Amino acid sequence: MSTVPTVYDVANRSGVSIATVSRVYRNPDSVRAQTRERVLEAARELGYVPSGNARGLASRTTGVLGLCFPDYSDPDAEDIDAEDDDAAMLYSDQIIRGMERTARRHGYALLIAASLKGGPESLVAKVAGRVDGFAVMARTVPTEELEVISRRQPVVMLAGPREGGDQLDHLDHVEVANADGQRELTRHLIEDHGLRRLAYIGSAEESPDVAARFRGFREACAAADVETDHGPVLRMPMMTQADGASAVDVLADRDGPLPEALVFANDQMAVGALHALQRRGLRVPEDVVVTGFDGIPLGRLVRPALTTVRQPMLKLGEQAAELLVQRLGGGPDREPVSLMLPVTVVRRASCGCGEGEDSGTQLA
Amino acid sequence: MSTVPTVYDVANRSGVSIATVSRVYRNPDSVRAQTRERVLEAARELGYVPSGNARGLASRTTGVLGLCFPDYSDPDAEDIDAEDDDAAMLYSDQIIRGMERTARRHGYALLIAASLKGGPESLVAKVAGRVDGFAVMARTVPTEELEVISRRQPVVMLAGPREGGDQLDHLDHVEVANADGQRELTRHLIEDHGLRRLAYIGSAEESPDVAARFRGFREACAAADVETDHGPVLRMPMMTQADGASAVDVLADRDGPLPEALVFANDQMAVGALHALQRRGLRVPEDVVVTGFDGIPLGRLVRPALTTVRQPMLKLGEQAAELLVQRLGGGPDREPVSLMLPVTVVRRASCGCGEGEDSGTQLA
DNA sequence: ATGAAAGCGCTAACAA
DNA sequence: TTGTTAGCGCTTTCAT
Repeated sequence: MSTVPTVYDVANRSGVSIATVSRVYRNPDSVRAQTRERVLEAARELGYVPSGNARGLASRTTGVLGLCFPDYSDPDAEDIDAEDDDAAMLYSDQIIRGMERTARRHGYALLIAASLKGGPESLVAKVAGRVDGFAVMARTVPTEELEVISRRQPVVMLAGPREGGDQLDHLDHVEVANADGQRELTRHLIEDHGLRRLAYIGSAEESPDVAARFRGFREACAAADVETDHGPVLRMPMMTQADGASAVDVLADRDGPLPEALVFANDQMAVGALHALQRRGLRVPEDVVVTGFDGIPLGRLVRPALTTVRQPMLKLGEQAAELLVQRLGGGPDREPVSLMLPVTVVRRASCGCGEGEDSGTQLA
Repeated sequence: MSTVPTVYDVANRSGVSIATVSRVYRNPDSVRAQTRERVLEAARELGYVPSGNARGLASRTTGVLGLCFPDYSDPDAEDIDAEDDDAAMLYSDQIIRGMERTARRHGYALLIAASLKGGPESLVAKVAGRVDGFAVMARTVPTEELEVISRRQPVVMLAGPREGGDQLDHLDHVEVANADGQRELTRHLIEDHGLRRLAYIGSAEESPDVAARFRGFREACAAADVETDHGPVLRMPMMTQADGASAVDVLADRDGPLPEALVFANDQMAVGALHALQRRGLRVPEDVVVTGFDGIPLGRLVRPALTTVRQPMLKLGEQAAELLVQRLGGGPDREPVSLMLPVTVVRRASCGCGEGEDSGTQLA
């Protein structure tokens, strides 16, 4: 760990100029084979490794794509995967995988960073300064900051609807058909299962995704002349499993009968609800139907298996990388792109559908 | 995307020196509040974002940890997750997650890069130049290259046994109790299920991990006076699901009865074998017992559920990050650390154990 | 509290 | 083919 060798050291040791050393790494064919060997030999002896920072500074490119996501720490999730790694695969993991894979195919590495919740220094800035372009999961980063950065380098926004007519209009953007999915799932509950007293549990004000889902829910209800409130019946702040369980408690302990169906804005809450209902001796789906949204692996493992809407998170990541690469390579000043990825309604036991294989319907 | 603002632009616009601009970002308290506001204001107007590269160059640190892994493309895996994202979570994903989480806690971001199989430019070099330290999954990188780089910055080797007495002895190193796990699983088959004709399917020469597993297998056999060959009965090159299916074909089509148990060196092959056996009308575990190794999620979803040895991949990633952080912060020239993480034998239906909940035994 | 100036290690013209 | 020479944008003493 003594002193770190640089181009100069290698140049000296091999009797060439630093330019030649540089060439050996960037464009080997532009150097005579014999010279090249001498240089590489010297580099090996010295333990030379080119500094990515210096390279990036000088060439103004990094070969790295970035991904920022929120500090996704559902305490429940922590518990789960302590003993059971696999069930806990979250959104972010799938997105990471999709993005990494695609980035790799294009020769990029991937830098991932989650906002530390106490973190003073702006996350994005840290990432932005080290990559050629990056994706941001919606609401991870203050809009204003994004606006500033996106003047500088390609940014694609993930999974949140484009913020209405805002200043962020010039960003590329990939989202998921939240409303369509929730609408179709709700239609299924109403038409195919004949349910009419549905309760929606979410937290719309915090997330545009959840807002879109609730919109889908209302549309389906309206189409079937089913009454709904203006907003979700219950708003749980974090949408964790614990929140899902609380929702059951609140609903069960108040006057009147339980709704026929609990329509949750995500799977985490739905799973929590399943547990809570079981503890109360209520059967799903006989006594009450439960549905989620997301398609997390856990949803298939719980009993009864959870009916839900599966989001194509892997594709989300892939598309994000693809868009960034396009911007970087081809048209920096092409029109901003906005993609809406289709989701799939997955019917499982918790809505009263058979035990058999999952049955799915894909929706544009 | 016109011109990118720098410290100089911000300095001009706010009427201070570049040093002050720098201070505002690095150490806000060392600047008078009023000045600081002026600078931030100017930065905002200009759309200034500090260049990570320049910063890294000047300060010689990046705040980024790296992870290199092989181009893990099991064609089967691709197929699976096309329709079924969740089952396909691989090793690498878990390691990434563990590492990211721990890195984050220590204020680091994570740079991940998989070797593109045709890739000319050395993967490590690319990563090494951009991070403060990194982890490498065993056999991803030529030993010699690692040796060179590890003189320069902390490197931890993952999941492959330390290459015997080599030049890599000064690297930190985290591995998994492969031999212990396979030994215990094998003992279980022999003692608890009374099996004596066991066939091991792996590919030991390619991977030290598999070698260690086979060693565990032999030890358990020897301890019970069960005969074994010197090497695995079959060596499948890629250890994919297809390979697992082929293994069944080979074993079933040759003379003599099928072994009582097929002990695979990984889950992928075991799952492939399950399918192949089913196609042939053979029942598991009645006609033949099948076991895997790894603990991938898919193993729990197949029928019969797969008995296996679960590796703590998440912890592997966490430990890797932890070791790197320690080296970076504390003792750069402490003795090299070598950790062996415990594994868990997971008994499920494919070995004849009950259908109930998974039963596990953790082994140091 | 702020400024001046010297690098950090590399790439990219432009020469030779 | 190879060498010279400027920077790239920031951090960091050392002054002031």
